[in-house]
Amino acid sequence: MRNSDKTREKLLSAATEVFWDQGYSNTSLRQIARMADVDVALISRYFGGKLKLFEAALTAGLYWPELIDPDNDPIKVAIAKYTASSSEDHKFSITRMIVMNASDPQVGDMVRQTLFDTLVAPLESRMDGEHGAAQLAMFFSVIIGASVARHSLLMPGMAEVDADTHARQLRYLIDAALQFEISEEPTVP
Amino acid sequence: MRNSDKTREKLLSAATEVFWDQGYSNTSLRQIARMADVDVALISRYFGGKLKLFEAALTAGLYWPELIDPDNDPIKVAIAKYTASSSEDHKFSITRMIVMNASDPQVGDMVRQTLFDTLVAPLESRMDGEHGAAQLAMFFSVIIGASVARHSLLMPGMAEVDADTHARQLRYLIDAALQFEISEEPTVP
DNA sequence: AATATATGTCAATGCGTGTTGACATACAGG
DNA sequence: CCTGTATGTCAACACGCATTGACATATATT
Repeated sequence: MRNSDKTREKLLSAATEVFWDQGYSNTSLRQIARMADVDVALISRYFGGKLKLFEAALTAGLYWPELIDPDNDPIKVAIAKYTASSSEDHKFSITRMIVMNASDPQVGDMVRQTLFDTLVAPLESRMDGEHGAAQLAMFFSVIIGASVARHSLLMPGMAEVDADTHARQLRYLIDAALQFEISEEPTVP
Repeated sequence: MRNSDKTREKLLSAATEVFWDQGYSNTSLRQIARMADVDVALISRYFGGKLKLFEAALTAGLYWPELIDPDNDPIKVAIAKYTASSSEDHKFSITRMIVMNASDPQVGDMVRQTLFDTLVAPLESRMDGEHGAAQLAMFFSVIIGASVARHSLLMPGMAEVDADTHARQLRYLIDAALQFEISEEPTVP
């Protein structure tokens, strides 16, 4: 049975899994095709090239409707997303996606732009107070840093601890970030 | 005039600059050779291959004797290093080196190992208290996150501010990280 | 059943890469 | 000056990659 929609789906599914795991430049179309059990040539035919396929896989993994739902606290949703992806073997982690594609300018820009549109901007509109932007930036920086330190660098004191302990560390830093207020120049006595 | 030491130096210098800026996989030997105004073949001859050259460039940029000096507060040195590399157009930043090579397993491991040996281990031996390891890990995670958020993601609230403001943000998070203590399970009322 | 279109298969092409070996040339020691 | 070694130059190789076009076969339409 021949079904183009099905093969499109198989390709996108395999691409999503492997792009989110290995990044753009470290995955070949042949690998994706092998995974999906589909001929390589069909990728270019159906998606129009590697970059287009990546774009599709990127947005496919970034569909987070909970974040937009006005009934939810977006910060809590973001934290929940992080801890979930963290326990699931670090799959579908947006921080991983960022880091793994930071070296490629074209792809990196695409990831950053998508992240900004789907995550930063919605959150930004909900922050209030004079230092809202800074607090949000520090919130993100804390999450990214924790992700890299725990999963990439395997920092002792953060990598080997269980998920609950790590969540407590993260929560601590996030609370600090969200309470940030610009301090004046330190007063010299 | 022919001088092998000089060409070695030129190659290592160019390699250091470009590897620390672009990462391993995004740099070609031909680019380095062009920069150093040296034939490509000499790289393999003098350094034994791309990976060996990268290793040399890595350690060349990671020579930080101030960190070992027992008269200095290592945390302060690390902060100074970060802010210095941050203002100098983000050159020779170890956090950038980590992020830019995270996608390549082999190179990533090398970077992580080198970072651990030259930075984490010396600092770890100086941390005291029950939560020293966790505090150190959180210290690193804060620095890495801030670097990525400011220089890669260009997060509003962190990217456009001047160096002093950013230093204050960083300092705030670092202080929080270093004051971390494991909190017990939240008491349910 | 005959034809047209959609889908899949295969091989080839061009590109960039790191690495190697043969050759040329400059320099040093006799 | 002559010779041997160090250094530099050049071309070629083998590899993996994304992409393309020609062809084959299944499905749909008439």
